Amino acid sequence: MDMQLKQFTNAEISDLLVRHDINPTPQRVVVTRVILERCAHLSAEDLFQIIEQMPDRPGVSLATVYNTLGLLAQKGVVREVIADSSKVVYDPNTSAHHHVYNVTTGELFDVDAHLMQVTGMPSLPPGTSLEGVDVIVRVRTPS
Amino acid sequence: MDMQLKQFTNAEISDLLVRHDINPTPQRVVVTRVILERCAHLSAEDLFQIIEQMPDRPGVSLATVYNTLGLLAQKGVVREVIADSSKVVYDPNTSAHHHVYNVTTGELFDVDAHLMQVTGMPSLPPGTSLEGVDVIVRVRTPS
DNA sequence: ATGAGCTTTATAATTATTCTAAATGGATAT
DNA sequence: ATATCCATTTAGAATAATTATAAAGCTCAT
Repeated sequence: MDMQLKQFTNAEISDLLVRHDINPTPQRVVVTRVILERCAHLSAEDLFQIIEQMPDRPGVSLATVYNTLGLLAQKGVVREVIADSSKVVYDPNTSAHHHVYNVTTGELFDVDAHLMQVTGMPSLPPGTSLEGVDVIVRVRTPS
Repeated sequence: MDMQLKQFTNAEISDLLVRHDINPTPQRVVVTRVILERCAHLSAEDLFQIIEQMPDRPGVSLATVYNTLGLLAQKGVVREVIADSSKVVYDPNTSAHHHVYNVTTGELFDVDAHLMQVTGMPSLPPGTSLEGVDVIVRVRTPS
């Protein structure tokens, strides 16, 4: 009952990596293939476990899965999504506002919600209630 | 050169906690006082270290700082901000889109960026370039 | 004083991730 | 073939933030 929406040949994946300026090693090909074929939000650990059970895989270590995903994200093949977090700060400002976060320096600034707004809120999944809406504008200080 | 915008008495903090339905123990009062007076984005560890150096503090353990901040956030005294993250998933969908995250179940859904948009982007801090804009609608499945 | 119940504490455990240093592998020069 | 180079991969250690646990401490009504 696998929901595999799409299948790719190794050659297709290889081409994709090359087009994104990535050396297509066997490990990178299999990681990329799996995340594209599964077409789901997967963590490094998820991917590692899926790949472990594949019959015809190259040896792929967890470290390589992390490295590869980081590389794929950096090159724009996939997107990194910060969902849950185990790194949290607390903000005494409880009024509605959003944040600008400098990923280089770690600085965090508030932006009033009346300046920056979210339009077109989707209807919530059935049986759920709204917990909050977070907007984070991530910026970088180029080296 | 401390930027203390505001000072509170213990009685004021105590009242605030009671109004938010929190039993105002000495530890909770000092944690709350510090985060409100500093008026900055602080992590549990930040607060713990600040409190450690105060002369007239009650004993406050790191675990209590965590517990207290969690409680304050839950009761709406402060707000939890997910900035950096060490829990990441990868999304093969690189088109512009946002997310609905169910904090109870961990489920994550895409929302097309043409459905939900962010208006009024602030001008970026000088010397920074845009890395991305994340919108996460957090929902909960009530127990 | 005693017991109930909440709170705090020290410490261990967990979890996700990153680091490190050695091993591997494939391409190229000899 | 052989040596060499360099990127990549690897196992395992290290780190960092947080959460869990179980014992000890307070407080307050009896």
